[in-house]
Amino acid sequence: MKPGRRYILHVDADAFFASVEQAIHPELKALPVIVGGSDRGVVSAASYEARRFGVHSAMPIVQARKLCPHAVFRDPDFRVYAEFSHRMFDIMRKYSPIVEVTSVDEGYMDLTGTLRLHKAPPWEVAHRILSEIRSTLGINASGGLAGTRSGAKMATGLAKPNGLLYLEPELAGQVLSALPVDWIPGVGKKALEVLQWHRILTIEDLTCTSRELLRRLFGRWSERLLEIASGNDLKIVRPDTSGDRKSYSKERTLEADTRDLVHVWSVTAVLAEKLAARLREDGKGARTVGFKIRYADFTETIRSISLRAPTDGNREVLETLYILFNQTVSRQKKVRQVGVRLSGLGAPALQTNLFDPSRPLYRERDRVVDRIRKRFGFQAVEVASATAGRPDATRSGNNPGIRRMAS
DNA sequence: TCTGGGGTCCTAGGACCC
DNA sequence: TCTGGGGTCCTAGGACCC
Repeated sequence: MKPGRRYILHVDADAFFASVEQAIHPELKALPVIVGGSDRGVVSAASYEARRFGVHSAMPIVQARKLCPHAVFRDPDFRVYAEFSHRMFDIMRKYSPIVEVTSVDEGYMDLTGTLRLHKAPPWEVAHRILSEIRSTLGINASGGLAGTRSGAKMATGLAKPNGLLYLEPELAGQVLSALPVDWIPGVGKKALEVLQWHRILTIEDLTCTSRELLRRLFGRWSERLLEIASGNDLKIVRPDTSGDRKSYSKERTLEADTRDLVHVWSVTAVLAEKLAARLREDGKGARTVGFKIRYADFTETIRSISLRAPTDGNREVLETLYILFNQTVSRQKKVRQVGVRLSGLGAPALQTNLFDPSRPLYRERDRVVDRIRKRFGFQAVEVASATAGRPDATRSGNNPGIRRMAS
């Protein structure tokens, strides 16, 4: 251990959802397990036993069934996964206060200066953390330890599955330079295409490419790209950024493509009511309501309207959504998927309209409905507004009484 | 093969204000 | 009458991540 050196550990659970299923259903251990929703969806996670058959996440379920028909297919249970996730990060926080959660199954922690606390060097501490996750949760996690965030993350990729890799700064450059460019976090399908077209295939190729060319190809992002490629990533680990979320969203793929807009609206309205309930539960309001529609041909449109003040009321959200719905939906094409997004989060306005004293009553009604649904399930109450405001072909969506930003 | 659901961040143009 | 530049907000679209 050298003074002044940073030690960043990236921890990533292996095949997280599938591993949790195997942990809570021991009879699934050593079996191919595939987690994913309906037959119109994709694979959310595949156990390593299933991956041997070529199954991987984001693959259509239909295809996974063909490749591995004897696999155990399970619907995802996100509440259980969230519970395991919390327990994993709680273990990490026992070893360092600087833990950053970047997704349900992975995060970073800063182990610089933990020597005195743990009487052990960082790689030893990293090893203990992974062991504790394994023994207490019954799932495997992999780790990468390096002097930078991106180095740590790429090291995890090399360590998987169920491994730990320490990239010493002196060797990091050598090890990483041979990796393909799409190992760099942020380089996806599109950026990869561009890079490959210019014969920039490895991280080393990237460091040999002129700044000007990269700037032309990727604009401001090129600086970040070069920092990561050359090992000069100075981004630090910031604890607890998960608290300040920016939006809530829900999407649903219909069971079959349809032109039945009454049905499409009722699905949309249910998503909106569930989201608004989450706002109320978290004591938040949203100022921007967004609507997304995807057609059978996979074209999609996303539209949004910002209100004057953040709201958490079903009625206001539904009324705004209703405008968007009527402005957006094409009657020429079959609908495949709809989505709702609430953003521009802030404290909910207590009363948005001084001239409409009935508003507080709606807020009270929303809360009563929330309580009933929490106890008896969502279906227990059908809110009139979800079904009353139906799409109307003869109107352009100018619902009277709707307040919106002057435009 | 036939493509989910939850998010974040970035860009760019137009409106509007100073 | 013709003209500037900067800042901020809104909206749409797209890339990316797990």
